[in-house]
Amino acid sequence: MATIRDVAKLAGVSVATISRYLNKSGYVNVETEQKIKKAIEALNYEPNAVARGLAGKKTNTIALILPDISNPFFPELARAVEDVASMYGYTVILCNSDDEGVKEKSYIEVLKKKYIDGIIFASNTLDSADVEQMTKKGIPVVCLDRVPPKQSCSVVRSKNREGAKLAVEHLLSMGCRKIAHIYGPQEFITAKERLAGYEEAVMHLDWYSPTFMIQGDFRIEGGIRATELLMERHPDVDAIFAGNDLMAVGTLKALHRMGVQVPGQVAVCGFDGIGMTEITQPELTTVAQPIYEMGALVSRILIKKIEGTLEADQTYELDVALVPRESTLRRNGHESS
Amino acid sequence: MATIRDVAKLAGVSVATISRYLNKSGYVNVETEQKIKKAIEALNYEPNAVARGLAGKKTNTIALILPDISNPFFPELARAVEDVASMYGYTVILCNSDDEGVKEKSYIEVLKKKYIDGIIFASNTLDSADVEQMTKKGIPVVCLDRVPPKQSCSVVRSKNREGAKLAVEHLLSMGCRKIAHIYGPQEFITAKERLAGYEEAVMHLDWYSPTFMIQGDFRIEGGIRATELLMERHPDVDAIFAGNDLMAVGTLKALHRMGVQVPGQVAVCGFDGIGMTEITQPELTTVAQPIYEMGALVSRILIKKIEGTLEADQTYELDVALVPRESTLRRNGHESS
DNA sequence: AATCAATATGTAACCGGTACCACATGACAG
DNA sequence: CTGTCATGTGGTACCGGTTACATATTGATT
Repeated sequence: MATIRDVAKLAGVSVATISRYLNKSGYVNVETEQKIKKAIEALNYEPNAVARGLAGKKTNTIALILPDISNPFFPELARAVEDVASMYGYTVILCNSDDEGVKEKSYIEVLKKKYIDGIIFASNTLDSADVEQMTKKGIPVVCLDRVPPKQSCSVVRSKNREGAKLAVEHLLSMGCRKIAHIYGPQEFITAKERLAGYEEAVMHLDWYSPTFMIQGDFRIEGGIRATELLMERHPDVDAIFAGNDLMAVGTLKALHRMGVQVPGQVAVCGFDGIGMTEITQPELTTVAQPIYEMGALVSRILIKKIEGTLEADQTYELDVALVPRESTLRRNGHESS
Repeated sequence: MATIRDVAKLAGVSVATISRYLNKSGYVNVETEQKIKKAIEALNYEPNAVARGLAGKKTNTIALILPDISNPFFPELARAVEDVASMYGYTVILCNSDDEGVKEKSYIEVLKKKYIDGIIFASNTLDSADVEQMTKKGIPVVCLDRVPPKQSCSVVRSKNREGAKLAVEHLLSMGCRKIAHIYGPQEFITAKERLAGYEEAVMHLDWYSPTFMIQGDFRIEGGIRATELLMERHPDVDAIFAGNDLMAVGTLKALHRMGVQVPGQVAVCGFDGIGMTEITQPELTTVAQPIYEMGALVSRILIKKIEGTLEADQTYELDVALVPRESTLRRNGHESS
């Protein structure tokens, strides 16, 4: 591989001039420019990114730290992040944290040593002190689904509370009268907010009782178990709103095993809008987050932050949308109202 | 951040000694070692990975080039690759090629400039000349699902042909007598081999006809369309073997829309063993590839190759396993025989 | 006593860029 | 005629490591 000095020699100028030409920093005469162009062509020269990284402390690399890429929520997000990143000339390092603080921290150590330009956190263990420390050390950070922090860190999230209300309203409008909720682990702010939204929407209704709320684990298995427990406790429910799609899939499975008709006897609604919801039988009604958009946005914000064109850190709350499908389609409902 | 020279100064030795100590290359006296340890501790020194990369042309970074991380086959693979990589101290760069040669090539250019240590290809457009060129330039490459090449490149694949036969045999043993096959795009060697395996397994049967083979696109939509066409052409089929799970899901959807019972009237079998197969209704019988193991293996091979401990390039053909589920469960079948 | 290998450490070039600073030239204002 | 500014270019220190080579000490071998 040719180096900048080879090019300089061949073009008959100094390395400084080549560097100026490459980075469009400083003056370069048009004729000189031509000579340089030719030399670069002739030598098939490509600037070395590592050397650039060392000299400039900028590597055009960002990291995406998420709990687990095999969780169906994240591939689409990762895809969006990578699409935007590559559009802006950045490369993406993928890190699976399993939501374990230790792993996160150790990734951060490695990434710092690699002069990573910035980090996207879609993982949940980091607290705001950690984040602040990062930004203080000059590493831009943007977070997903986190509570809006005071300090320097943008956050992208979606309207979980509103989404939950949307779900409840939809179920009510479909004629459901006893709507249960399977909530996710309360360490996750998303789970907390969805639960809050549910409670807010149902607490004034006459049938309301805390026993309609039951804990799940945001996974299929947890959805199954929670549904079993729930149906035992409340054989009278006619709708289940699960805190995420995976648990809703579990609910569907459990109800099917019990011989309960969906949506005939019990309507089911999920949350997230992952692809799986379109392949269940019946297809799953869900409160869809704009997953791709979230990834694209978070990634654009990070890059802006890296390049210093971000005015101020902000929290972006994206709209969610109810996607009505078979699993809540009840003839006795009336979608108006 | 402290540098190696700071440490050297504080420990009262030269940078060379520090470097030797850090890399366990060359001699370092035990007492000196202690002094260095203390100095490193005191300064909270961490070697700079970029500088190391520049000096040693080794970055402890590998790239994973795949068509699309949001295709359900790849997240598990990516997870495995990242798990193994991080276990060995490597970091993974994720690249989505969309199976477009141009994107692949442009990623490769970027990655070379970044002194990436090696590449895993799970994408399909690169031909063996490209691969050879890579290895010639000193970049280790390992491929997934590719035809075994003569030259220096290990390949991990699974027994597609055998898997297809397994599927057909299973369907026959379940009492099916007219088994159709929806095959994937023939640019993909996997699709080709599965088709070949199917043909081999059924061509001697009396009902055999090429009209039982129909093209899909390896996606849900293609599975739906192919199934519609097929059922119109052959209302008499009692089993459909789809070339991958996504198409099988499409088949399930299409049959459900037509009111065809699965497995009662038509049994359905997929290929790949992605998570989705467990959440369809009925659950999908599939020929499962050991996806995680493939990722782990390919990643281990690459790292061995990078570290020079790989004896010779090889092709690894992994076993597939038929996972019988509801979608092929026919009472009139006899799983023995 | 001379020779040699093993141990231990330092010097400095090198990896391939960036960027600060100095310097040169020509035009134009005062 | 001098000062200033825009344009254009080169020299070189620096980023933070690695490593080839030189040098020194020590103990064992012959």
